[in-house]
Amino acid sequence: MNLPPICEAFVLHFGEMGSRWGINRTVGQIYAVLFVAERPLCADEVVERLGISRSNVSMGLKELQSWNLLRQRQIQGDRREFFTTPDDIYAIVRTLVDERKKREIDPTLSVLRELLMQTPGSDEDKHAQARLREMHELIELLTNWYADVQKLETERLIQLLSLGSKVVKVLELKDRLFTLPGGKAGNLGRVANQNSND
Amino acid sequence: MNLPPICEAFVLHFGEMGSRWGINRTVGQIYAVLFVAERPLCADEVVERLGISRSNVSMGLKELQSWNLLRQRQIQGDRREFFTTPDDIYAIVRTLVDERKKREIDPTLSVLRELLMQTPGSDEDKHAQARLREMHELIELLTNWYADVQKLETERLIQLLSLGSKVVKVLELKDRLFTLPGGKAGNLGRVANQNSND
DNA sequence: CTGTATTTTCAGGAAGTTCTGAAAATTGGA
DNA sequence: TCCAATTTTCAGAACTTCCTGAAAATACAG
Repeated sequence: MNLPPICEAFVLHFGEMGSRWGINRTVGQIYAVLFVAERPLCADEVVERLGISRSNVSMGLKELQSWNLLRQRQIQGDRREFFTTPDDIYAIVRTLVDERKKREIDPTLSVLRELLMQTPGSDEDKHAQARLREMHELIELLTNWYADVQKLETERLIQLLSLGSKVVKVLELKDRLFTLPGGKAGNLGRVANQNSND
Repeated sequence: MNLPPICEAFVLHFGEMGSRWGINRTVGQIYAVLFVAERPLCADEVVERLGISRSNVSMGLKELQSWNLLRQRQIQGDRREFFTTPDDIYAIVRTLVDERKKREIDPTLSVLRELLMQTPGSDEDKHAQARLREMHELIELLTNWYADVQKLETERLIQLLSLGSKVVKVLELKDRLFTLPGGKAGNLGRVANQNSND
């Protein structure tokens, strides 16, 4: 591996992490190299830095492109393609989550829905459906939250995340302010169930 | 595979999903079987349902235990151990996230911190550090959010998630109410940067 | 066109993982 | 203590994934 020490350490770690998720080590390393590089790199530069075969790099780049994780650029009078990761790291994470959702969550939701439509032929299947229903609800809650929050600009998203659970306090405050004395105890639940059509 | 149709379809899908994440197919299937089962099962019952070897089940259960994902129970006058997944699916997800964080995120954060302490010996390494710093900040933002939100009871967590980005609106409202006319434009940023010591 | 630079594909070998049956270890009752 | 039930371990077979070099495809300048 032909990289300065900090880059190398990062690339090795990132490759290791990649291999724990569905992504293979080498693909992880390729991404890491592009992520820390000062400028777009062509395939041969990646080969040189990682010391792996040209064809392996070609396949890795293909894979990363299929995840929408790369930017490509042509340089004047040069036939080679140059690759980078997006500058904005938030954009990278959004893409990553979107793609994983598309490949893993969406198919799971559709399998769950399909299985919940079927008529159970046994007690075991009936009980299974109850469990699957819980799972379906939870996944929907999480994906709806994500779909909603994902629309925010990064700035606002950061604010919201920084706030963490303190949001709940703000809501309690709101409740206290807007619930008339003698009225029903609080409307957190109601607010929580509105859908985003405002 | 010796399971009623809905269970079987779910188990197959779940195994497939497991194998996309670092978990192997069989381990995923074992978890799925326990998840939909009406009662705790012993190892041999899992063998029978999945049609895999006893030793494979034994290793799979070990693996799941190391993730804290199983409840074990003894039945009076029976030497066998019986396994289930927790009833509360939120508890399952919390455990899953906690464990992945412990195994993947925490080590990554510590590698990043270590690399950020080092003195870069080249321009490339200097630029790499800048990128790693962005990554470190983002991961910290996300993990702090999670650490904070994870403390909430499930009920409140559901409220907060259901609300999604509408929280931002509530915050704007709060701003409008508490910012004196003529005072500074808004304190969203200030609120967002407080730390959870209240 | 032709020739060169570059990228992609792919068969098959290397490396890694998962699974099994047999054997060893553990457990608790008699 | 011994024994039978149960669980765990582990060497190697079976399977999967990954990587390479060679060949094919593509792209474009002259």
